[in-house]
Amino acid sequence: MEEDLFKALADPTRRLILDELTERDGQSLFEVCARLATRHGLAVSRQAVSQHLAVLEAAGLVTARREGRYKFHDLDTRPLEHIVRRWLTPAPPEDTP
Amino acid sequence: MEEDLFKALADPTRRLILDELTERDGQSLFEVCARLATRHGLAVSRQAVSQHLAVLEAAGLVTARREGRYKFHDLDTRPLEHIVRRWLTPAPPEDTP
DNA sequence: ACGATAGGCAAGCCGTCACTTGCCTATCAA
DNA sequence: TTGATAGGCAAGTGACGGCTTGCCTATCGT
Repeated sequence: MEEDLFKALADPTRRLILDELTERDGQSLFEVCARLATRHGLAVSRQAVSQHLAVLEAAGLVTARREGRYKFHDLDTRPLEHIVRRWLTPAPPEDTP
Repeated sequence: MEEDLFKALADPTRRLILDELTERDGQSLFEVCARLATRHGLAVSRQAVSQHLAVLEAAGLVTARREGRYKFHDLDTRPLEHIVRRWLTPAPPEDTP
């Protein structure tokens, strides 16, 4: 699980998606696509973004809720706090698989 | 540069190295190897650890100083604070002062 | 019912990454 | 000086990750 977190953060496009969700929660897949294109000049396909969102979801950084034919994505920054506790505070290290 | 930071954190062995340096700063390459083996049961070759340390150094997470034939590695967690400020600081409304 | 919209699934391609292998330099101890 | 120690460099390999391609299901508007 913690492994998924760092893998998720390793891709620059995924980090931009986190930025977009930080600014506006509850975006759909196409909204994320559009904002990546217009605000960052990224030509990312729908499938690519879909897979990125799946990775972010597996990492616990994004929660998704279905409403009709739409799927809205919300940001959850709580997993990031694990990073802080691991190295930024005088705390015992955690284990990674 | 920020790209290097996330790449460096993406590998579990490198995160363990950070853990070891958190516990004891100024370790040499062979010391890191030994501690990874004895404390985490990892059979990592010297060259592998050497490359990991180079990646951590490129990310700014580790600074190295040469003394004779030894090279000691020190941890620098400051780049990590940069990560946290990106998504964690515009935090959800919390009443705790 | 029909077409359009929103999204999912799976195979394949290609680049990157972690690791090995082999050989090299530099420092210290005898 | 010789041998042992500490580390570096570079090419090659295997696996994984990001992206595409093609086709699929589900929901909504008309």
